[in-house]
Amino acid sequence: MTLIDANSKSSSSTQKPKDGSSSSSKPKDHHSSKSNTASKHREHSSSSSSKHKDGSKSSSHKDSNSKNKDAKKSSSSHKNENDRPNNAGEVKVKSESVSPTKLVIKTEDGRKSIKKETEDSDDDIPLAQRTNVTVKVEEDSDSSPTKKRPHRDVDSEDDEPLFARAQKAKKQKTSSTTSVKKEHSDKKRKTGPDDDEPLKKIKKEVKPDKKTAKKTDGSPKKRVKKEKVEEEVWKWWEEKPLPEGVKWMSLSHKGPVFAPEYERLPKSVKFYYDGKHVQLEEAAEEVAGFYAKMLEHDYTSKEIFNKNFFRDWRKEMTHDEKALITDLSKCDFREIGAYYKMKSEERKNMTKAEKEEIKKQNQALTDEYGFCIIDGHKQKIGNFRIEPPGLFRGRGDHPKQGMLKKRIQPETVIINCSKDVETPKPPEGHRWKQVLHDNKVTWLCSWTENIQGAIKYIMLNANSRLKGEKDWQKYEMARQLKTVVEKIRANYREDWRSKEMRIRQRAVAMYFIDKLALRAGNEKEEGETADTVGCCSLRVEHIKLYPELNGKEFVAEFDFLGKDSIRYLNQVPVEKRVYKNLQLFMDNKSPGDDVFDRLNTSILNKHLQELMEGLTAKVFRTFNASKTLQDQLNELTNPDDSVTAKILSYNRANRAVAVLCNHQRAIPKTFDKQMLNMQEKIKKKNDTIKDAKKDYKKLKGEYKSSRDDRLKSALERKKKQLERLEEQLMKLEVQATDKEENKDIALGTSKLNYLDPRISVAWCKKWEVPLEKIYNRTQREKFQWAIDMADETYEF
DNA sequence: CAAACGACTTAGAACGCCGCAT
DNA sequence: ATGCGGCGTTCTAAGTCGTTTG
Repeated sequence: MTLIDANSKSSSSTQKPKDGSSSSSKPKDHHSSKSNTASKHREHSSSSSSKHKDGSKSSSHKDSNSKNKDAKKSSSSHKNENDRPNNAGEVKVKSESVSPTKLVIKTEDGRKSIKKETEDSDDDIPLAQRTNVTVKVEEDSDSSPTKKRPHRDVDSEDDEPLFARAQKAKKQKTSSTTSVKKEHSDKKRKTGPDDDEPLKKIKKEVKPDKKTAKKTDGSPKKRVKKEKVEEEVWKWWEEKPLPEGVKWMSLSHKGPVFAPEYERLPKSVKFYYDGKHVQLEEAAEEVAGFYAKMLEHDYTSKEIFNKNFFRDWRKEMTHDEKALITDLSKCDFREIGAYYKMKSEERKNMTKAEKEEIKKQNQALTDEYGFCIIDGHKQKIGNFRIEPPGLFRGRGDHPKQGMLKKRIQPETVIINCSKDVETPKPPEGHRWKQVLHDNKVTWLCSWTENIQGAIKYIMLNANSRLKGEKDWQKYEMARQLKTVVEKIRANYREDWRSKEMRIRQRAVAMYFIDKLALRAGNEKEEGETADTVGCCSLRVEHIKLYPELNGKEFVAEFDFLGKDSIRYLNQVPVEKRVYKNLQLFMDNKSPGDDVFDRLNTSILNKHLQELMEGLTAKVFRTFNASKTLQDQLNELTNPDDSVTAKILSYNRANRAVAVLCNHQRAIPKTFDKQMLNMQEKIKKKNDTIKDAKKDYKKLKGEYKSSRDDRLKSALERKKKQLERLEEQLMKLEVQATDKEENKDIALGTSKLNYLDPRISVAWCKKWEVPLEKIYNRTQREKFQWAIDMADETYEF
């Protein structure tokens, strides 16, 4: 009755096998020939990783790091006038409306921010605050005397939005180019104000209650719901920025929600060891349960997983248990596994009412713990539940997979909130590890996880100001790169010929990061994580050089595991200089050696920083992704197309980006079947159309001879029907194409993290495609700032 | 300096729900 | 009513990058 069967599940690993039969529209430049195969990767390398980071790299310069750190952070350009909310130049009353709060300042930073505050000097209420007064003001307008430097109270600060202000700050530090830009924005500010209807509000979309929408006879209850409607949205993007480094002025929340306590198994559910029933004590039983729940998962067929699990499980056992249970393969978890399966079935089969009840309770929990009040605004928290205990599911060949992820106790949780606010209460009989009032960070709670010793956080949802502002800033940085990228390219091309090895390596790495959108590639601690690499950490074994391949000269083939152990496989024709350099870098090295032995991400980013303030490796990914989308949209969108066809074009453009960034997904298991089904449907539709056509002709003939009015209307109806059918057919065909092209590519990640949403918003407006076809509700919430500020003329 | 730490973004998988075809 | 596929949501691992520490 052994359970542990190391062979039962064959293969299947994290990375998606993939066949490169690539799809249509690819961006010309990138990835002309990417194709992934299902072969086992990385069988080599195991022993060879003798990293030779030789001493030479240490000698490199480090000169300029003590630069103007002040300037660097928040600054970002804002040259495009269209996208900037225009709310300046109005007379404003000093705001009392936003909660005056206490600022907790670490001394030197505090000086910094205060200084900044006093530099600026018009004294304005941000538009958004006024428009929003209704929402929060009353409860927050406490005029309580503030003890410590509440920034809202500080006179000064103009109300330029984030980027304009950053620009200004930059300008004050001079540099002619920026001052030009500044004039720009000033002009805009002076000319613009009247056309900006100041009280315009964004209505929050109310969660569409599908049932209500459909059923005409909505129950009274539902109607009430429907009428409630329209909350206002905080237009934080029109607000003045906080002092540099300050993330909030006031923050209050209820703390995290802990995982439910463990419930013992019923006595009837038994665990067997070596065929004999063994009653486990609570601790060991719980951990056994974690494993039992995963019996059908691939993980349990992996040796490392089992080894790690068993080691950690034994740590939870009593003395006796430990003495008895010494061999995992003699453990029989099946009853436990079946029990949990049954439980989840039970949950699925609950009645409507029961489900409703659970939902209600869940909602109540979310209402209470799912939000915080930050600077007077209620904002959603992203993850307010503390991660429950379980077995660690590392990806790829993770050396720690299967280890026990321990239950988090309040005693290990740090709370962060403002001082003047009620501290969240720890669960009965417990206390927090610490309560912090650090407004230089964005997190509400944190704890240290036991597998890697990493810190985990509770932070805000993507639609929050804190996240949105950063996101906006990210895209502005990418746009700024756009303005200098040609210079940078010329620069690194020049450096390919440098006498210094480290410069040449840096230049080649930059070329890859730029052309292939590779990640930076930090070093990782060996044995702590799966063996994956990025640009700077590429090893000789990851690159193959072909003087000629498939009719192309100087081809470099990349084959490595990147983030999440997703395989990157690409054959790229590269410039001769790059090729020669690569040969040189790889010469006389073993497979496990670093290609770029004189380079790491820190050196690289320092260099990038010198080329453009704020530039880092990842900016190239954002830039190239957004640029690709913009270019592809321009190229693929056909003005005469129907909305459906336009959306297909959009998806193709999106797909080009996903390919560039190597965003993969597992091909759905039932993909082939589904595809067949679709073909079937299309065939049927075609048949119906044929029939309809026949009918139509017949009718036409009859009408011509008889001139009967009744026939005439029948004829018209037939015609309409035919048109409908053809449209349906087209839709089906579009769907099928889309599906096929999309089978192994994940669009979501790029859409969410790499594509400047203003591009999509502008595109939708320009071509009158409903935005809902591109962004679902959550995405629209996340990109509210972009939706509000971009018009159809926006260009990345 | 380099290693460790901390905070934050990016990532695919898992989960859960809902509507549709059968 | 049932099962299934698609989709949105949640989850948390795995990156990046700056700062701190030794």
